[in-house]
Parts: sequence; C-alpha cells; structure tokens
Amino acid sequence: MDTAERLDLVTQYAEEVIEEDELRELLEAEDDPSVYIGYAPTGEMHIGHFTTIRKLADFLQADLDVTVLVADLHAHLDDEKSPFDLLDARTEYYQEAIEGMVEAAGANPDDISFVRGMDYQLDEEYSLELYRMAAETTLARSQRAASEVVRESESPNLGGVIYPLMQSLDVKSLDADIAYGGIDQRGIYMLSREMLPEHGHDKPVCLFAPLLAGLTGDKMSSSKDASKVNLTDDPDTVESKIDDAYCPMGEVEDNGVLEYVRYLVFPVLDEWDDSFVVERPEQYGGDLVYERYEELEADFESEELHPADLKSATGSYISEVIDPVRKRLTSQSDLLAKAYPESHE
RNA sequence: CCGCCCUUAGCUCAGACUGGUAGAGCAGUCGACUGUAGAUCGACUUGCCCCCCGUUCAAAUCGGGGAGGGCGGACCA
Repeated sequence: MDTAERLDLVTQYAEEVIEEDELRELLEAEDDPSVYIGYAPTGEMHIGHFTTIRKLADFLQADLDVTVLVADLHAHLDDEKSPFDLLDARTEYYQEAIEGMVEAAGANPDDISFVRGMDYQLDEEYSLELYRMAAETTLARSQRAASEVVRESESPNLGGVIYPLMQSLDVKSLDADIAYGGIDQRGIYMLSREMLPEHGHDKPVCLFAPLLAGLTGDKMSSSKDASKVNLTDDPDTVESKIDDAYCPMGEVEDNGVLEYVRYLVFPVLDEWDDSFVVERPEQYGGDLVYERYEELEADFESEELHPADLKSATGSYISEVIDPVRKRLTSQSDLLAKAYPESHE
C-alpha cells in the first residue's frame, strides 16, 4: 500500500487533520506510526463513540500501531463523573464495549493495545513532569484547553485543569505520533502541541473525528436518552428512536439521521460490500438502492427521498450494525450492573 | 479558626418575613395537524420541600443540632 492510499484511509471521514503535511511525512518516514485515542470511562458508551472507534479499523488497515487508552483517572478528575470506587468496573466495561465496537467495524480487537491510565500515570517520572507542567501553565490556559471536554460548573474543581495537562503528557508516555479523538478534543491537543516540545516529545499530528448531531435536533448528549442510540438498545428501541428523530425534509445540515447513515452505516456496509436499500411503498415510487452516501444525500436534498422512508431503513441498519456489540454486552449483564449500579440493579 | 449565604419537580428557580402538608418556566408524556420528526395548538404527569430533634391542633415555612455546597475574613513573628 502506498503512502497516498494510507493517507486516504487514515483521513477518510475525519473532521480535521493538524497538519496534513506532517501526517504525510510521518507515513512516508515510518512503516507503522503510532496512533492513540483515550476514553474516560464515565457514562455508558453509545453510538456516538462508535464514530471514533469505527475508524480504528481504517488505522489498522493502514498499518498504524493503534493504542486505546482507558483513562480511568480522567473519568474521576472530570468533576467526579465516575466515583473513584467504580473506576475498575467502568474500565472493564469500556474495554469490553470498545472491543465489541472494533469487532462490529470489521477489525480484530486483538490487534489493538489497551492501556489503562493509572497503570503509568502514578509513576514518579510522570508525576514530576505533570507538576512541572502545572507550574508553567496558567489556570486560564488550562481551562480554555479543556472547555469543550470537562464539565463546566460554577465552582470548577482543580481536577478539571489538571485533566488537559495529563492528557498532553499521555501523548508522550504512550509515545504517540498521532493523537486521535473527537473534534471536542481539539483544544486540549492544541495545548499539547504547544507544550510537548518543551517536554521532550514531538508535536503530535492531530486527527479529529466529527461529533455526530443528536437525534433531537441539538447536540448529542450522553445524558439525553432520546438524542442517541445506546449500544444495548434492542431493535425496537433503536427503530423508535430513529423514528422520533428530528429530520426535516430536504435538510442536510445538522441532520442526525443522515449523519448516522454517513458515518456509521455506509462505512460498515462498505466493509460488508453491501449497498443501502430503502424499502419504499409502491405509492411513493418503490425501493431505492444506494451504493454511496453522496447519492443518498443528493436524493434527500432534492426531496426524492422522504424522511419517513429514510428513517425506517436507517433504523434497521443501525440496529444491525450494533447487533454484535449489543449481544456482547447483554450477555454479560453483570459488567453493566457493576459499572452502573444505579441504572442496572 | 471565625463570619455570612445556599440546599424545594429531571433542570433553573419562586414560595419562608405574616405556619394551614407546593408552584412557574424549561424538559418529559399523550393527542390533533403533517406521508417522518420539528414548529404550532390541546391535554397530562412529576416531589422523603437535605437530615434529625423540638414548638404547635398544624412546619417547606418557626427554634435547636447536623450534613453537603458557596463566598469572605483572619492567620502569614
């Protein structure tokens, strides 16, 4: 596989690359550059996470060395989103869910290295470096970096300003060439690019995935159940959530349903070598078949494809895509019960 | 260590002075209208009023104690 092909795989479906030239050089210079993404094990994982995880399959295919950090300490530092004594259980659940999603994306979870934050973040060397970073960073700088990630509050905790420093240091500790994450992570990684050269590590190339719009017409929110599909939602629930979604006819911008189709369904169908079939009643013109997302979007924009027909097709595809994850998680209900005792008694 | 303020629906808060077992907005649910959803209209739901003790016929409301949170001061030989 040549560099152009690898570059294409690595950057497809990405929201932004900082900087593309650096990435090209990296791919040219290294056979297997390292990329990492971190997840703080807080709330239950949902389909939004799938967007970022799905791409790990592309990375593997492009011969990248992929590391997933389960950032347990971060989950607690961020306004105690996860109570300290649930970190073990949630870490275990996250790894299982992530492996399930990798598998659903058509890759082998064994090809990915999983690392747990506290396994190295308490080391002497790491701690000292962190204190040095703290000494050279203003509160305002750190807060600005983390503002899209850390929960905002009238009385912010110190944890929230340590958070982006640690995340920057993680890039170094994991020896990552590429820092990958949702576009909400941009602020933190721009801080990393500023700081890391002073701390003995190259500026990471940053690769950001889009954050999918929610199903209710605003941002997807993990606390708003109707705005997202959960990995453990049964097919009926998935279909009714899609069916209830905000989806104006012909409107392509910020349309959650279309984004699901674009970033989740089509990439996976591509993997399966399948096309997207819309079953449509004869009175409205009969079935439609799409090979590429762009064709579907064009039809939707021209109002040839009605939202109701799009929804019913999307609902069943999404359900099918998450099915392996759903099975994996529901067959281990004790994992969820331990990680989220309040919602899974 | 000292002082002051806050804690009521999922969320933001009103009600406390002048005791009579709770309200608004948002959110949510359900209908109507749309070949979807939204918008709009109509209806509906929601509560250990932070905890304990006391006063009283009666306490979200008054008194005492406690917990959690916030703000400020003092200390800086």
